[in-house]
Amino acid sequence: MYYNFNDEDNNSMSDKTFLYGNPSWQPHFEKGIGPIYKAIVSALENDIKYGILKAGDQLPPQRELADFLGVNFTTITRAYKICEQKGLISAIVGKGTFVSVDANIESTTDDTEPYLIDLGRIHSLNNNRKYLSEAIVQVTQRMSVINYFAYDEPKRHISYQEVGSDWIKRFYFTVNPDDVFITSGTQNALAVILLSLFQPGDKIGTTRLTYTGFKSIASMTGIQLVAVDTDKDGLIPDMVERACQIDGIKGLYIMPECQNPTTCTLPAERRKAIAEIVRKYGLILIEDDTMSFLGNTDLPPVSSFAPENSLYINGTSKALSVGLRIAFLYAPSKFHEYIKQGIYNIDLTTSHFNAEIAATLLENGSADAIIKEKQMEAEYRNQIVDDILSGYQVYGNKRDYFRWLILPEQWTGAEFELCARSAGIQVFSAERFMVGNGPIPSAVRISTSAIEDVRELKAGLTILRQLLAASPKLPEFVI
Amino acid sequence: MYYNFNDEDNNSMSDKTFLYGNPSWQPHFEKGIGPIYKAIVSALENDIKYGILKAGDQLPPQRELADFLGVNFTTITRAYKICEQKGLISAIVGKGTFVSVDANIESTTDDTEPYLIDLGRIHSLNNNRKYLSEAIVQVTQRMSVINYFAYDEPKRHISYQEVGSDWIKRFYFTVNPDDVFITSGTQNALAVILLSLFQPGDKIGTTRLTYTGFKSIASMTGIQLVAVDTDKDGLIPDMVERACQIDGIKGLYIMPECQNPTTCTLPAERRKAIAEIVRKYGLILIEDDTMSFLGNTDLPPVSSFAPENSLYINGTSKALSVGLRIAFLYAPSKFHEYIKQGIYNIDLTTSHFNAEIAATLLENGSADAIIKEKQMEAEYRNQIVDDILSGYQVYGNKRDYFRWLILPEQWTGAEFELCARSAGIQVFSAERFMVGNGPIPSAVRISTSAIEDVRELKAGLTILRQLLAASPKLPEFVI
DNA sequence: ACATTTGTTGGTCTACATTTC
DNA sequence: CGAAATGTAGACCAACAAATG
Repeated sequence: MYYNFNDEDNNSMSDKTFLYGNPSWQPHFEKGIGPIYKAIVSALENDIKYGILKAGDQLPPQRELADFLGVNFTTITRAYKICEQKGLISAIVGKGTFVSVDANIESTTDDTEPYLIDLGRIHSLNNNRKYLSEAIVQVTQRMSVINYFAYDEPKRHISYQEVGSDWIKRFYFTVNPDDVFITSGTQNALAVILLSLFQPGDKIGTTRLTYTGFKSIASMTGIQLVAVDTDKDGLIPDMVERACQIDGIKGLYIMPECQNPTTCTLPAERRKAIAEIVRKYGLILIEDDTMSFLGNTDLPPVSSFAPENSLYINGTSKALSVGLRIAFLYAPSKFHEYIKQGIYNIDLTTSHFNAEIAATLLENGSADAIIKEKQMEAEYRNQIVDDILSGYQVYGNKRDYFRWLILPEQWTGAEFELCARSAGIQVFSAERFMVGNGPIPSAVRISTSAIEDVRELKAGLTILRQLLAASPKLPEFVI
Repeated sequence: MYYNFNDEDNNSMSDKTFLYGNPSWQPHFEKGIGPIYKAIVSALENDIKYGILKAGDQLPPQRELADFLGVNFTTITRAYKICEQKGLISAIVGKGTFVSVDANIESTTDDTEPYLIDLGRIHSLNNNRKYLSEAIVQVTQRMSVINYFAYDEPKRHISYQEVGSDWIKRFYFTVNPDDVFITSGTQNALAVILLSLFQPGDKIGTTRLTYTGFKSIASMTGIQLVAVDTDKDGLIPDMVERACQIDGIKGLYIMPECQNPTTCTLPAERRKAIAEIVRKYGLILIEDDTMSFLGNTDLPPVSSFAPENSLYINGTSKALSVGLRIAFLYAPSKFHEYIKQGIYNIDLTTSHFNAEIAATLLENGSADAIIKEKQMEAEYRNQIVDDILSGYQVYGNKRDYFRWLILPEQWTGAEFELCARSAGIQVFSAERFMVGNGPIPSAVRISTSAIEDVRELKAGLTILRQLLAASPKLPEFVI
C-alpha cells in the first residue's frame, strides 16, 4: 500500500534494533499486499489453527514484533486487538499477550456421540412422565385448544405472566406479573437479553469457568466476556468491583445456585455484596437461576436485592420437562421495551400450547410432585457418584444435576476428557468452560442427568475411576 | 486529556480558518472531559433525539467541523463513523454526511393500538380453522403425544426434514432432506443466519425498502445493511454487483416474491442474473420466500440457481397458521455446522408438537386446502382494495397479503401514516422500511391480512380514500 | 518505592477514492 | 475533463495505566 518496508532506512528504530532479539513468534506474510495488521491477524489465525501456536503460548510483545517487522507498535496493537475480539488471544497489561486456552477447543456441550455413555450433557431427568402426560391430555381436551395455534394471544383464566411470577416467587423473589416475560427456554432468554440490551463490543463479567451456552451466544453477538475470579463459594465480590473499575464491564452474568460447571452456590452475604456492587456501578445483572428448583438452599437470588438492575431467568426445562421450552424472565420496567423488541426480533412468540401445558402443571400442583421426584432422583444419583469416586475430590450439592471432579496431579482436563472418550464415556473438561486466560484447573464436569438408566451411570463411573488412577495415554494424533 | 484546545496557537490550521464558515451543526460539549470523538457522538445522538437534527439534514463536512473544533478532521471521521454504525447517519464520499431517514422512526411493525383498524401488520389469514383443528386432534390422539414433550427427538415415520424438503419442493426448489433445518418461524431463521454466519461489522445488501424484521435483527447483531437500488421489478442485478465491488457486501437478503413492502416479484432473468453475481462474488444469499405459497408465479427461487451459496427460508406461519411458528431452512453442507450451532445457541430446539402438527397438515393434504382458501381470500380482499382505491397507484400481485400505495404529490408517507392514525387506521409508511439514505418514496403499505372482518377493510379504505384527496393536516406536536 | 515492561487510548498524518461541478 | 469537495483507510505518535520485580 502506501508504505515501504525498508528496514535499513528506518532511523527512528535503529537504536532499538538491538534491544530485542528475534521474536518468539513471527507472522509470515507477503509484504506490500494489503494492510499489515490484517496480514498479522490471518497469520495468527492460521498458526493457531495449525497448532504452531498452542493454548497458553506467549506472543512477542507488541514493541518487539513491531521492531522486527519495521512498523509502529500500535499497528501490532491493532492486529492483536482484533484477534482478542475473535477470542483467539488475550492480553494483560504489564504481562504480555497469550494464546487463549479455548482457541482451538470446541466449546459446545450439546453434542455427544450416541454410542458414548453420556456423562457430559445436562438434561432434565425423565423419570416420571405421568404428570406431564396428564397435563397434556387436560390441555388438549379443552375445547379451545385450537386457539393456541390460531390466535396470537389466547385468553385464559390467569395470564402466563401471573403463572411466571408465581413460579419465580417459589425461589424467594417476589415480582410483579407485568414484569414477567415468557421465552422459549433459558438459552433463548439469554440470547434475547444479549441482543436487546447489549451491543457488539460491550463487556460482561462472569466466572472464569462459565456455562458454555453463554460463551457461545456472547461470541456470536460480539460481546466480550471478562473473567472474574472465584473461590469455593463462587464469585468474589471484590473481584466483581475490580472488573467494573478496570475492565468497565456493562453487565454481570451469574448462576447463584449450582454454578455451571463448578457447582458453587453463592452464600447469603455474597449475594447482598454483589447486589450492592451491581447497584453502585449500574451494572446489568443477568441471573440464571435454572438450578434453584433443586432446593439446595432457600436463599433469595441476587436480583431480589437489586431488582431495578436485574434480569432474572428461571426456566422450566430442567425442572419440569425438556420438551416444554418455557422460561420465565423477570425484567424491570426500564428494560421492557428492549426485551419486547428482542423477543419479537428473534422468534415472534413462544408456543402458547407449551406455555399452557407448563401453566397447567404449575397450577394443579403437578409441578411440585415432579420437582420432588427429580430432587430425590438427583440425590440418589449423586450418592452413586460420591460412592464410586470416593477418595477423589468431587464437588457438588446434595441435589445437583452434575458434579465437578478435580483430577489427580498427572491429568489435565482435556487429556482426561479425551481418554474417557476413548474408553466410551463423555465428560466435559474445564477447558470448555474457560473464559479468557488464566490457570486452567485440572477438572471435568460429570453429569448425572443425561443417562436414562442408572446402571449406565455406575458402569461409566467405574471406568472413570480406573482412568483416574492411571496415567494419560493419549491416542496418536496430529496437532 | 492530553490536548489543549487553543485555537490561536494552532498554526497549521490558521490558514484554513477562513475557508469555512460556521458549521451548520455544532456539537455542544464540555472540552477537556473525556475524549472528543465520544463527546461528538453523544451530542449528535442527543440532537437527533430532541429533533434539533432532522431526518435528511446534512451534517457539516468533517474538515469544516474539525476546523471549528480545532482538531484533526479524522477525529470527526471517527465520531461520524460510530454514529453511522449506530444507524443514525450515513455518509457518501464526495457528497456529505446526512442524518438517516429512520433515525427517529420506530422501525417495527409489530405493534398496533387495538382500537385502530389494522391495515398495518401482515398476518396469516385466519379464515378457516377446520383443518388445523382436525390436525391437532389427530396429533393429540396419538398415544405418543407425550413424546413431543418428554424427548428431544421423537421418532416419526418420516422425518421433519423430509417434510421440509417436500414443502420446499412445492416452490420449485429441490433439496436434499439432510440440508433442511427446522426453525421457529421465518424471523427466527433470519436471526439464526445472521448470528451464525455473520459477524458484527459485516455488510449485507438488500433492497432500499426492506422488511422491518430484517432491519431490526441486523441492527441488533451489529450488521450493516447496504441499500441496493431497485426498479419496478425489484433488485437490479447491476446494482447488486456494484454493492459487491464498492461496499464489499458479504451477503444479500432478498424476497423474490412479493417483496415486502413494495410487492415486487423478480422476473426469471433477474433471478438467474442475481444468482450469477452471488456465485461470482461468493456472496451468502439469504432468500426469504415466505410469500411464494400465494402462487403468483411459478418461478424457481434464486437459491435454486446458486444452491451452494444460498440459505433459503420458507415458513409456514403465513401459509398455514400463525400459531405454528415453523419455518424450513435450506442450507448447503458447508454451513451446516454453523447453523446447527446457531439454532442451539438461540433456542435449543423448536417445539416438536408444533412441528408434528405442521407435518400432519402437509402430509394429509390439508395444507393444500388451506393454502387454496387463503389464496382466494387474498384475491378477494385485494380486489376490494383495488376497487376502493381505483384511480390511485396501487401496486401488488393478484394474491398478495398487502399492497403498496403510492401517495399523491402533497403527501409524504410519514405524514399520511400519522393522519391515517388520527383517523383510526394503521398503515405503515415507506420511512419505516428504509435502509440508509436516499430519496424516500411517498408511499404506504396497506395490509389486507390482519383484519378479521372484511367490513373493517372496506371502512378503513374508504376513509383512506378521503384522506388521499385531502391535504396533510398534522396534529400539533412538538419535535 | 520506583523503574521497567507491556498493553491501551485518543488524536494526528498521509495517501487515496468517489462524487460533484 | 480536471479541479474541488468530501469521506475512507492505514499507519504513526504521545500520554497513560497496569503489572512486575
